[in-house]
Amino acid sequence: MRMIVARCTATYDGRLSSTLTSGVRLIMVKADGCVALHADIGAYKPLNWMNAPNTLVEDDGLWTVTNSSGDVLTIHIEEVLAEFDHALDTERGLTLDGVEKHLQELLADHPDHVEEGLALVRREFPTDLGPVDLLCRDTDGQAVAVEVKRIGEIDGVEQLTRYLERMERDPLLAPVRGILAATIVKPQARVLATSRGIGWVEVDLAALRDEEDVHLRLF
Amino acid sequence: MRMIVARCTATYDGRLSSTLTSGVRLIMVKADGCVALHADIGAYKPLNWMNAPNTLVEDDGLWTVTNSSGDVLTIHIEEVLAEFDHALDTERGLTLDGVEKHLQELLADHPDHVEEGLALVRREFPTDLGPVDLLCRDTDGQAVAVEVKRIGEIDGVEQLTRYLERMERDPLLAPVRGILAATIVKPQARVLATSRGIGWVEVDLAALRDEEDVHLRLF
DNA sequence: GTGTATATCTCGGGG
DNA sequence: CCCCGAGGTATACAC
Repeated sequence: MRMIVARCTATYDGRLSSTLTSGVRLIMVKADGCVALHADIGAYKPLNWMNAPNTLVEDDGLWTVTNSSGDVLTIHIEEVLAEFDHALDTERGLTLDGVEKHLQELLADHPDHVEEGLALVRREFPTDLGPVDLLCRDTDGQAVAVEVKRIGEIDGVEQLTRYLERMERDPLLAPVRGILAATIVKPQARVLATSRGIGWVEVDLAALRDEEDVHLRLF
Repeated sequence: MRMIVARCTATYDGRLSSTLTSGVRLIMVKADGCVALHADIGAYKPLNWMNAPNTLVEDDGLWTVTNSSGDVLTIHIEEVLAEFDHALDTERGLTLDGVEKHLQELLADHPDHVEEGLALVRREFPTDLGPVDLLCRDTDGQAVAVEVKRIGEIDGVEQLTRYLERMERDPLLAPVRGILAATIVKPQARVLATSRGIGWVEVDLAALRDEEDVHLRLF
């Protein structure tokens, strides 16, 4: 990674246009060829950037970075204050735990944590508005669509509402109940769900994990 | 900004858990106190980060960064390969020329690009759920609410649905038609819009700009 | 502070 | 390749 501390300006023209006034920033050119400009503030988002793959042309302090979509990032380097170069790892080496996918897997294995007696039919059941996380049948054999979220908010209720709207038109499924399952269900989501006849349940993640551990130990 | 090139591992515990295996990365500590770890790949997203404000404790190669929510980022520095410190600008100094706003302006000037004969009543028409981008009347004098998006997706249809629901209650407006106008309307958005009786149209941005240019040249 | 809408969102998965 | 959903999304703005 090349790291250049420089006084510079920049413009971007692509999905939008932006201009960056003169200032001292860190310019990063990584091993994959991507370019990023950082100010001394904000951990996450660069001021300007261009993902790899791209073409970088350096012409006496005027950098032009283009990609295949025709986006152009130009950097005018007025004064280089420092410059370094070090080879870093090009692997992410990052593993995540506790995300929605994991919760969906746990609930697919233990649908009774959503509702007593619930049985899984299939995960990611497709509708033409997108896949339903869990399609189940309850003890009466009625179809139950379960939307899994880490945090249950209004968006989740809206999403489930759309799926139910489509599934109700399928004579093999209708009538379909809906349940929002999340580790936390926000008050507004509870109100909206209830007003639409959609159930909601807060799942105990720790208990689910314990049960999964027991399950794995036994089999 | 402190820039440290180091072989390190890291873990994060907060909204989720993540672990980062040993590798050489750039550790940035910015003037606002935020911390970010970058690999030699990816222009935008850090491997790990902690936004300001936070508390950083350095104890012989073991860094502990905590915030007020109880999130914890720990960095174990195994070997420092290089270290620099430079004062950079702490202002963003970035101005954007946004696409959606621009598109809304163009369509306000040329509502016939949304539908033949459409006439603008007003922009940013207020409802108690937020402003509708364009309120128009069609050739029959019926009210038409236009939601403008760069990319038309399901969210845009939901947004317009909420506005229409409110506007239908206004006897001066009802009945109100809705149209989603975007440079691209995604398949799912088409399905949902159609099923709700909402129109959608893909706008030719280049043609709009040309027409605007001609308009400006003439007047 | 909460809620909402946007973003050059990024990133990964599936068809 | 596009489409779609999730994210420790971040960021700005209104209430």
